[in-house]
Amino acid sequence: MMVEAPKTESRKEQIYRVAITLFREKGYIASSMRDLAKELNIEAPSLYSHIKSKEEILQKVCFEMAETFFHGLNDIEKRNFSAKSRLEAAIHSHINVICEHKDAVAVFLNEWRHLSQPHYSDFVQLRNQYEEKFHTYIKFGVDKGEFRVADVNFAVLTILSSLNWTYNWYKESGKMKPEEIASNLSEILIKGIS
Amino acid sequence: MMVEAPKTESRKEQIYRVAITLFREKGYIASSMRDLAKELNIEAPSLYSHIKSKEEILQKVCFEMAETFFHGLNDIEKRNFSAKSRLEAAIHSHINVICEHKDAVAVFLNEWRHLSQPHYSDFVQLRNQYEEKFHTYIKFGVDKGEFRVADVNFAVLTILSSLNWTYNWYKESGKMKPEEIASNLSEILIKGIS
DNA sequence: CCTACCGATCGGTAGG
DNA sequence: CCTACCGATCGGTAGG
Repeated sequence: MMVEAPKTESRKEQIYRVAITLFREKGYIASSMRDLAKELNIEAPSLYSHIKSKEEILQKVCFEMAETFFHGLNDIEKRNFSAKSRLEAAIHSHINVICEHKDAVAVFLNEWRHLSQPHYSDFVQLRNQYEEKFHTYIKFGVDKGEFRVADVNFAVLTILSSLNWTYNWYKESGKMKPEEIASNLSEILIKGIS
Repeated sequence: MMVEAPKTESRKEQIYRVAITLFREKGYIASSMRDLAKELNIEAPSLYSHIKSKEEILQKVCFEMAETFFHGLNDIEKRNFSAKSRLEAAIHSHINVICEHKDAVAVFLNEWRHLSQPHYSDFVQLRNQYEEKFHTYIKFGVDKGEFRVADVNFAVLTILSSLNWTYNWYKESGKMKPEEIASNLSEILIKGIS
């Protein structure tokens, strides 16, 4: 597994970083604490002097990523954009978060269902709130006459699903940078391919 | 778990049907053969007189769904459509498969990575071939001047990701039928939301 | 279709 | 950070 190691990194941070790459590759359930320990060249029980449980790692990833996605939208809502510019800015923010945290986003998107209660319900609520933000952006444009959609909810799901797929193929080393990805997505979703 | 049972159904078919709903709800790895047996009111070892292994179920689901998706495109390629009509027909076919096989599609989309070799590689190959079909539809439209896209591959990924998300929220009992879903998706992807 | 059971592996603790 | 170990659970087999 290829994981670059920052210079000053606590053992705890190292555990989280390696766990994220492991969960992304094998899935949360299929990743064992012994797998994780092996990657770190320690024994499994030693992990527990740094973390409380396997699920604690998943919780941290899911909720920190949720916060990061929300944070990206903060500035946008303060400004007086056109509906189109506002949506474009939101798309750029969303894509930047995905590209900067590829593996964590993969875990965030695919493994949240393994959270136990009440974390599961808390997470679903956050996710719905994030979708609602995009809902208001689209609704704003529809009310202003900038957008035309058959169903606002439907448009939101279509937009977010195509944005979220980016984590699957984005490569830091690839020729397409986050800016260009976001621009291309905005173009297709706003103007269409025709 | 709510699963309607067809009148004439072999034990084997029943096992597959219930397994699909189980894998969809809990994930393949987190679903145990004891869970599956319990749903069927038998003991776990009894399953093995009908199936060879847990993975055999996953393999059947993944490859049969792949075949179903391909089959839907067969008619389309024989006709002399405009690029736009051809893409619309492909979208309708894809959405129909998703809506008719919701749970199996969920397993197909999310659990294929747990296939062992050589099935894993075979599956990835099929998936790439299916993407290539959409690639030719888009390329056809670009060459004819019907479509304008910055990057054909990129457009294909955007389209398929938004189509595939449908399995997550579609309900047979909902007001939006497959036909309407496909039409709305076509509209957004071809004309955009503006 | 069952009971009885296999070796392997799981997340995690005790105690140092 | 380790060794030693826990009870629970895993997919699957033997034998009927």
